[in-house]
Amino acid sequence: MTSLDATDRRILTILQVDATLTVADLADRIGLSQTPCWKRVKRLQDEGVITARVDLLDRERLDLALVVFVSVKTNQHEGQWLEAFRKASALPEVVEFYRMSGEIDYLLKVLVRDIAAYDRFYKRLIATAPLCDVSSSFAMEQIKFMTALPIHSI
Amino acid sequence: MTSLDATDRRILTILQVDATLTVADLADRIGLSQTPCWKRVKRLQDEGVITARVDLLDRERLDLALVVFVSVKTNQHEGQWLEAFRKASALPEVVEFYRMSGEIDYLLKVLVRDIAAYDRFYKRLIATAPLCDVSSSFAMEQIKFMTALPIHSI
DNA sequence: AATGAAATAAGATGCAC
DNA sequence: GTGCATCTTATTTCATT
Repeated sequence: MTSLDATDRRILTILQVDATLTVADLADRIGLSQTPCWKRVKRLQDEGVITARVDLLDRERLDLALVVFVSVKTNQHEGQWLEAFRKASALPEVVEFYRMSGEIDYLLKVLVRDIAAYDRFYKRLIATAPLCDVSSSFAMEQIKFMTALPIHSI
Repeated sequence: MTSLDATDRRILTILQVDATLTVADLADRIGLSQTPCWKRVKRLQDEGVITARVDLLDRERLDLALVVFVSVKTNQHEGQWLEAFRKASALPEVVEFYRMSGEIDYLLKVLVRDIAAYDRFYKRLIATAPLCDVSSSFAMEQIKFMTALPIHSI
């Protein structure tokens, strides 16, 4: 668990946007030669700073035009209810799932093809556990979306 | 713009979780030989179904423990206001930004180190344009997070 | 469209310094 | 950290089904 220096951060900043770069190109960009650059990447992977290398897909091309944020309130905070509701995270349409502070108890980000698909999802969702209040907000337009984390350069 | 067959979907399902697989391994998994498998991956990249290959990083290790969802309401729907507010998407802490239907006009997902960092962000946010109502919801626990899209197997 | 083999180019990985 | 050797994989080609 070494701490990350400025060079590590520069490597990460690049790789979280484009992981197709060769080690040689990456090394060039950060002003290192191949070997130390490669060793750093390897270390960042081994230490779990880099958790995965994945392909990102075009949502529209995969027939998932609709992004829905589902706010859930409950009045049942017993362990058993929670255990049941957590199973909602297994629903494939749920891509993000948070327990929240404040008014809303849980927030889900859901990807579906269209309203009809959302309705089918909704029925499965409310079947997982008794929910007090469920509110669905539909995205009309995605203005920004990035998987890259905002790395501060210290 | 060919449509995606079942094999394409199987390839995508795998690659959006692990893009480190060699073509040979990928081909094995889907029961193809290297050449046609490689050609499919290439086509999916060229056609823009695969939009990028990126590294995913550990949020905690990068000192971004706090996930905040910011709901924004406005009473100003003129083009000029909108243009100004859209500039908020340039703030690095904003990783997702949606125009919504219903009660909330805009929803932002924001990643910051802690409450103090969020407060600094918040001041910059409200400086971009006159906002009618801004409500911040903090995530206490991330129960699920995946960049992989829920691909339906038809 | 896919297969198998095979050749070449490119890149990753490891070693000597 | 650098430079180089080696090994692995990607990429292309081709004959075949």
